[in-house]
Amino acid sequence: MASERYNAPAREKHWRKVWQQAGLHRANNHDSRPKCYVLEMFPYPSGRIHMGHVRNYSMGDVFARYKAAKGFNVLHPMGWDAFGMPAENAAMEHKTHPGTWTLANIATMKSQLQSMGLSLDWSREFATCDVAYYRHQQKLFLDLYTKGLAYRKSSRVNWDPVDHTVLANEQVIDGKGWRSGAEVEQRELTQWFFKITAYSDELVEDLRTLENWPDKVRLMQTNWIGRSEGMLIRWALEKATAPASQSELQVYTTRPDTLFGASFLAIAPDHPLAIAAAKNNPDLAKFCDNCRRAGTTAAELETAEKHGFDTGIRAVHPLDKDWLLPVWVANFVLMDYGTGAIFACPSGDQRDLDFARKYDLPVVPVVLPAGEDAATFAITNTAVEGGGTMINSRFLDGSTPEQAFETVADQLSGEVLAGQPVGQRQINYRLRDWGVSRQRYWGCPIPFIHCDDCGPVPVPDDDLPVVLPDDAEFDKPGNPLDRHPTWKNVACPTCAKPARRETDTMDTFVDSSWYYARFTAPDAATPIDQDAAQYWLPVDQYIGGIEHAILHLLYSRFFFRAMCDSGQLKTKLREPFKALFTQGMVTHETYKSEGGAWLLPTDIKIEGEGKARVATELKSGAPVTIGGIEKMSKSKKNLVDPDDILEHWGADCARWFMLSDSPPERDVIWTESGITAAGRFVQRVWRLIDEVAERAVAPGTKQPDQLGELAADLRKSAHKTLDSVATSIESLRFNVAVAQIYEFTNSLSAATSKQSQGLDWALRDSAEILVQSIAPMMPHLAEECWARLGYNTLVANQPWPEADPALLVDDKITIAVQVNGKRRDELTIARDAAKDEIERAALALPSVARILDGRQPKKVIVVPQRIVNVVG
RNA sequence: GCGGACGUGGUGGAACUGGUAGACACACAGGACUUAAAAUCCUGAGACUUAACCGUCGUGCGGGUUCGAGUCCCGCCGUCCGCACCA
Repeated sequence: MASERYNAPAREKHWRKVWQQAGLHRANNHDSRPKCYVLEMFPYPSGRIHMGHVRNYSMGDVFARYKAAKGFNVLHPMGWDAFGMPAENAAMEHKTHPGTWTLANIATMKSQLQSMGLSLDWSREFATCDVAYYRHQQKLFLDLYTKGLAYRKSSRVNWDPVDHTVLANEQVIDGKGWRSGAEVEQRELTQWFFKITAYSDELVEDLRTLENWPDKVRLMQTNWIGRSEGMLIRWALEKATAPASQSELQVYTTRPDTLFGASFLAIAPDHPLAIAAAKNNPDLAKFCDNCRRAGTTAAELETAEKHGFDTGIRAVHPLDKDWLLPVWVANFVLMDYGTGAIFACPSGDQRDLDFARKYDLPVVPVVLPAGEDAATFAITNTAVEGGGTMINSRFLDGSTPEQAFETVADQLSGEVLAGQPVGQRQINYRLRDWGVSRQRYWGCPIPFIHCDDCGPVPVPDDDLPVVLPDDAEFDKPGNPLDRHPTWKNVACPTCAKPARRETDTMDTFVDSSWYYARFTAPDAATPIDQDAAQYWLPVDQYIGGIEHAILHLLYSRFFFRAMCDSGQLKTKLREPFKALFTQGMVTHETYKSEGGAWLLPTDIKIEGEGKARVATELKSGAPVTIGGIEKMSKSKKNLVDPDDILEHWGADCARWFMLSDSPPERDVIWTESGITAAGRFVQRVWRLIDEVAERAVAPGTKQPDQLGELAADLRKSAHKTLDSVATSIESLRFNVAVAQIYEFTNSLSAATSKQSQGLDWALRDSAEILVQSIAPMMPHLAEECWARLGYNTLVANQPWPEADPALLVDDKITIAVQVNGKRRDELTIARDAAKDEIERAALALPSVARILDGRQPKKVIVVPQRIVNVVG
């Protein structure tokens, strides 16, 4: 008996070499097996992998390996989201080229990932900063431009004063830049945009087809796109009060039913009518100016109090020519949503009500909530935003708001103002076009040349790629491309006059919007190889963090459609990711020194249990405060280095722990005892297999005709495990699969000390099943065990064993027996026993008879194979 | 403010369409082996009551539906997440 401990790190190296030499994980684009494309979100090469990566990639790998065992041709690639700001910042700090920094990080992280034993096809690896990748992205950009899906416009943009770049709305969090954390300013710049709004409706509608996406993500995208159904209504302005150039005001509303509760109109400070009116009104001009200044940061906007200014302009109510309403400029009206103008019904909208109360404007209730009396009902300081019955609304009285909406919409659509319908139904979206220009060096250059005569000219295909210059200087803030004369100044491709290159580069979210497609044929001469894409897409299982629920996933869904519609991708598909899984974070306890500094877990020592746990600094012995459990982060130093874990415990142990206990979508707490337990299990499996290998029959031995009870039970439990582990992995419930394997290991372990007819055969059968069950999760250990069981094949090449259906059902089962709904006893009976037979057996139980105490049961409910409930 | 998710032992968590709550693991306690420790193996354990069996209570709180509720419905409380003047 080999009683040596299993030396995981050493053996793992060996098996990885064997796999690599066997070319085990290379995916073939031409294969008759059904395909399965498994993808985890590719990492940003920040320096070293962290535990979040370990968790993410462990999950994907289990799925990929399992699918391969199930007979699928699996594509499981890896690459690098390699453009972006940190490289440029590092270049500034350390005087290295961003590319040098990035490639060094990639080398480190690749070797780290390789030591995890992931079944990745490294032959398809690429980084988005490779010219071979981004040249195709430039082609895609030009195709989008040709299709009208990429365009330039001047717009007010979010400007990050620290990073000196423009940010998308999605990259502004609480008014601050998502990377720099600096207060974002508003600036007017000409920028490149992708027309994502052309797909607003489709992007929200098709979420319904994404049945294997988390509801949470679909809901977040729905809210982000923000579809609303309403009306455009045109209000005539009273001539005497309006600026000469303005005769009407168009508002967008979702509540035309509340028109009779209208109290005033409000327009944004940037609205053309406001600007026109301000020309002859210095006070108004000053007010608008103040609004703009106050509104420079989104954070201030959120807390800003409502302010207004009566322009003196009067508008005619569309349903009553004699009814004039004042037009106010209000700071809470947004120029870039709807028409930048609203009509206010204070009784039905809290914001309008707040405003009306402040400036003493009329408040007329028009919706009477259920249970209120029309005679006494009054609005105080809470608007009625729910349903009810229309009141004070003339011909709408008595109907529901929904009916009133229809009535008003129909009527206003039929009426005419200056030759146009007064109202029309309109669907609005919160989603805005995606600004992709970034004033940075380390990104994909936008392939355009600006000519004073010809305007922006696309770089001709033959001149692609536009390659980043290597000799840029990073010693000051701002865009190095903009101050690189030899790169920037070129001849216009159309007229040959001196012209300038576009110096903006693309948002890195463009890079990650199509990498999954490039993986299907990473060396193709065109961006996409149609055959490969046809074969592999969509991604069957995509796995990544919830933090990408909106940005990356929405952009990718858009870009996929844009590639289809611009002809680069010929497919009937509309969605790139068939199934999505968002895994939880890795968390850890935090530690603080007396001085308030965060401490690494490796710098402290913990003694005692539970509430008596006391931590001290290793070096000084100084007391340490044990803090809360939080997401692992550099700033709080509650980090565990994957390298340390892999070197000490091995990859299998780390993987197993990451998959145990916590449901994958929830956060997992990294604990010392957790990794220790996983390590214990690794050794236990090895000992157990070793023991079985000593005793069991030779590989390939035929099943004996007769199995003793114990042997038969063990075999049953093995096949049940096989079946349930498969189901758990299919549904990505790895923690459940782990528990099922633990349970089976306990049974197998117990059986080794027993005797039974055919047990030596059953032990081998069960041991092999155990090894194959753990293989997707602990692939190295499984190989070692497979070899120990006498095979010279690779378990990674073995098909997933088919569970024998006959073994999955028991002929005798145990069901609970309740009396008046309380469990009193249990009953073991033939699985197919008839109802009356079960009833008789249940009533015969002493415990049941005792409680009934001679009384006749009123009723007996028998659910075969489940339960008996005696009602007495 | 709006929208959503979640709440189960000391801890992480399990429980298929309502049908034996607490699988599995951690931590803990006792025992075996050992000079001792580590490692390993065995045993115990939701709470209360009891010598033990029995019994009672028990899935955040309060109601309800049902023969039967962790699971379904209504109302609260708490935690977390997303959006945030989107008309």
